[in-house]
Amino acid sequence: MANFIQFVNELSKLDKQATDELTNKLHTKTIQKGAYLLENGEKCRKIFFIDQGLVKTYFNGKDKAFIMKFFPENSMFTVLDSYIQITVSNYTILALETTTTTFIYKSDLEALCTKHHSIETFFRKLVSYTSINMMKRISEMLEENATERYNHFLKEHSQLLQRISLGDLANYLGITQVSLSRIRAKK
Amino acid sequence: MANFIQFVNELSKLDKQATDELTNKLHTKTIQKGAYLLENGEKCRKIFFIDQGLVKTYFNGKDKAFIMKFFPENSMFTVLDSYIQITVSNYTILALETTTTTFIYKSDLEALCTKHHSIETFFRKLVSYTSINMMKRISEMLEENATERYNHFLKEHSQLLQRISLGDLANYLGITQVSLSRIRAKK
DNA sequence: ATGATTTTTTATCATTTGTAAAAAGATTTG
DNA sequence: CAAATCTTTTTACAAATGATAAAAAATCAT
Repeated sequence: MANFIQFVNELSKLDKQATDELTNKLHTKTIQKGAYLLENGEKCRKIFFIDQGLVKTYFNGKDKAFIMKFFPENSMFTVLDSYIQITVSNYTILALETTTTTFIYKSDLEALCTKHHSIETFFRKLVSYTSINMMKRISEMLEENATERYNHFLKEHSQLLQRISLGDLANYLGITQVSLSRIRAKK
Repeated sequence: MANFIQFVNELSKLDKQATDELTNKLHTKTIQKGAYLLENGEKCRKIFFIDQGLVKTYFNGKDKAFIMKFFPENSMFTVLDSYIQITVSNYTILALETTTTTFIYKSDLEALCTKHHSIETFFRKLVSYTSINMMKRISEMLEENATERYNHFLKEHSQLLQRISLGDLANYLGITQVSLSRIRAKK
């Protein structure tokens, strides 16, 4: 709860009135490892903040699943296409660890955006930074080979390495587990 | 000019006052094929709308360049990291055809965003859709092999195929020109 | 039109990555 | 503790892609 508000304020300072109204609309929920925050086929009507724990977002491809991203504590995110376009999501959000999340419903946030310009500004910035991160991911996928992407991940997310399986990491990197094992063996 | 405003209104309806003030801040410029809209090392202080023509955005990797995206007429875009974070850009915007663009300066847009809630909403939506498109690109890069990505591009951007070189297309797809030629030969 | 330049294709070989199956290691559970 | 399950590594072979070079085709400039 408090951390959600802190995260927002670090991105875009809110006045007291907006802060209070936002705080009133927050919910908190803890789910067990292996449980879903969003199941395949649902519409994503929430923006999540991870207080504690770790989740992954993934989509089901033709014959296997692909991991879009891992979100550890202190991350704020949603399934953007489903959230914005109010469509059924191809994505699933799964807890890799027992996870506590603070979230707000889209309907509430939209109302707050309309009422408080500062909250709309926050939301714009949130989406902007999400977009910048995706841009980086695309450029990495274009420029770097599998070994470089692995090393890059190590450098940027060394703490996560202990918390996710190598199968999931390989999937995120866009290679097979066997290929990742080979890369690791070479060092 | 008119098309810029139309694009904005299709994303998020503006009231007359906001429309007028926005219109007053627009600039138009035509650049020749091969000229730059943004040079490497500049800060991107504008949001562009392509009235006519075609540009590509690319960044210089270690020993070659990589194309982020093509923008034909009726596209609105910026170099997001540079724009948002006011940093020197790794990206270059190059005209692949003689191109007419209508643009607005960040400083002007920010002022308008502060004044008109509806303009901030438009901007939020613009960034949201940009983000959704990047999300799609990432999932395609994860799920599809080179042949599938090529076919996907054909399906989604068949008109562009006549206007860009196969070298540029291969680069965008993340493969070599030779590899693309092989894929095309197989059909 | 013609010569120069750029783009695209073809061919060869090296490297990377994928697939499948088995083995080894780690973790969970009764 | 031991069986069962899950994860990771290893091996062998196949397929895809990259690098390089050269030829062919297309485009551009004069």
